[in-house]
Amino acid sequence: MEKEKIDKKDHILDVAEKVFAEKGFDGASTRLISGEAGVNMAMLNYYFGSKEGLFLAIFERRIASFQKILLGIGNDEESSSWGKLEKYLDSYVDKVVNNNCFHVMLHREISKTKKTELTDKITNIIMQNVIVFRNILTGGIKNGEFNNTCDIDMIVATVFGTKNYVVNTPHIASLLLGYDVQDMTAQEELLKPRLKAYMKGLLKAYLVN
Amino acid sequence: MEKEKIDKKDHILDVAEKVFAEKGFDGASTRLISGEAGVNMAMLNYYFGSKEGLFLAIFERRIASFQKILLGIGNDEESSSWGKLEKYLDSYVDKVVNNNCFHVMLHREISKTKKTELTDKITNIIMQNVIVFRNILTGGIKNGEFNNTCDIDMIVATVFGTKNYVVNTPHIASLLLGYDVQDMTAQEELLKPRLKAYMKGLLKAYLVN
DNA sequence: CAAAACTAATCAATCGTTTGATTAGTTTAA
DNA sequence: TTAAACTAATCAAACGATTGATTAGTTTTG
Repeated sequence: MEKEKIDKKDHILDVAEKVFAEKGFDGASTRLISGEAGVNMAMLNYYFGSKEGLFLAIFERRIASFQKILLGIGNDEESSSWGKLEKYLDSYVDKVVNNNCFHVMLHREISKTKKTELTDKITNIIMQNVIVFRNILTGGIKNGEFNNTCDIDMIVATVFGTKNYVVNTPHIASLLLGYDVQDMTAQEELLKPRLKAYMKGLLKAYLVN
Repeated sequence: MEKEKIDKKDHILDVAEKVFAEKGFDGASTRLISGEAGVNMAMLNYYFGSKEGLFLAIFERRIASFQKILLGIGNDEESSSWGKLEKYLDSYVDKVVNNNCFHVMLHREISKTKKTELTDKITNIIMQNVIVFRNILTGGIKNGEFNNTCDIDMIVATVFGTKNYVVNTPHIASLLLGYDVQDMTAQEELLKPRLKAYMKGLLKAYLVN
């Protein structure tokens, strides 16, 4: 059936995303991916053409759902700038922690110094996300809610950078925070609320003074 | 000459650091590294034992010089905790921006979610540096300089994470900050002072209140 | 000369990919 | 209806290329 074919491709993408996050592109062999997914090695090439094709397919799938979420956040006219900021942080932390495997992959790719077609694509997608958050900050300065001596662009780097450090360097973050940040229960009960509360406290101290 | 041997090893380390930063550990072949360095392939094993030995030698060289600076800061009994923190931030930003190739390489390896012998070694090395900074913060809380409601461990993540975001995602950071963060002149005249001033302002607002 | 430094050639292992064969299910045709 | 023709999915096996590492032999150095 058509349905089963799509499910199987999706299953391969799920597994491959995890393995790429674990080992990196070159460190993840097609044998390992197909083995983990429980499919014959040749199926990767049959479905995705090549290893790179599989890699790109992971991005296309996530990016498609990624953009839908973004549009809804910035357009909330009723709440204050601080309210918007809290909303943004909440949904951002949730989304990023839930898809941490993909974000590990993504960040490793945009940390490449050389420009490629893929890094350009990713950069554009991320910048859309950045601009939404940045607009909330500039809006807060214009209406007087936020301190106008703040370095807005650096705050963006702090929010995304702090997230990256906690989510993308799991071994260090686990030692630092005192629990396994890769454990799903810990993520839900400890990491998410702590990260949200901390970021709000940090930004409140810096922005509202 | 003994001098030449050391210089040659150092040259290989320089080249390997750059290639590892561009391609990652698995993506950088020993043939490519030796070719770029202009030495026979077997020399890598002759000097460093193995590819992993070469990789670790890069770390040992950078970490060795960095730890000397760190120890001097932590043991400075005369200055206040805030003074120590400012000192740390200044030397940390300088060091990190200057050696950005190394830090890109470091962060890419440590972002691998699966534990390996290599990630364990890197984690231990990084944690030593993390703890020095962390001790400054806990010291400041104990002597009453810093607000005791602060999330110390998250601040560590913020400092290292903000740095990573600015230094390790050059395409995004350049768009965000308005200048090419990979350009050495811009790094010296714009990026470094801005990053230092911002971090101090951010931490002061959060810690001292 | 003896030890250290260096090289070209070669090793087994693993890589991503391709192959020809087989299965199961659907469509066509008489 | 039923047998033949066709298609997509799947498989084990093998491909040539490349990997990190090692060998045996040569050159350099003190």
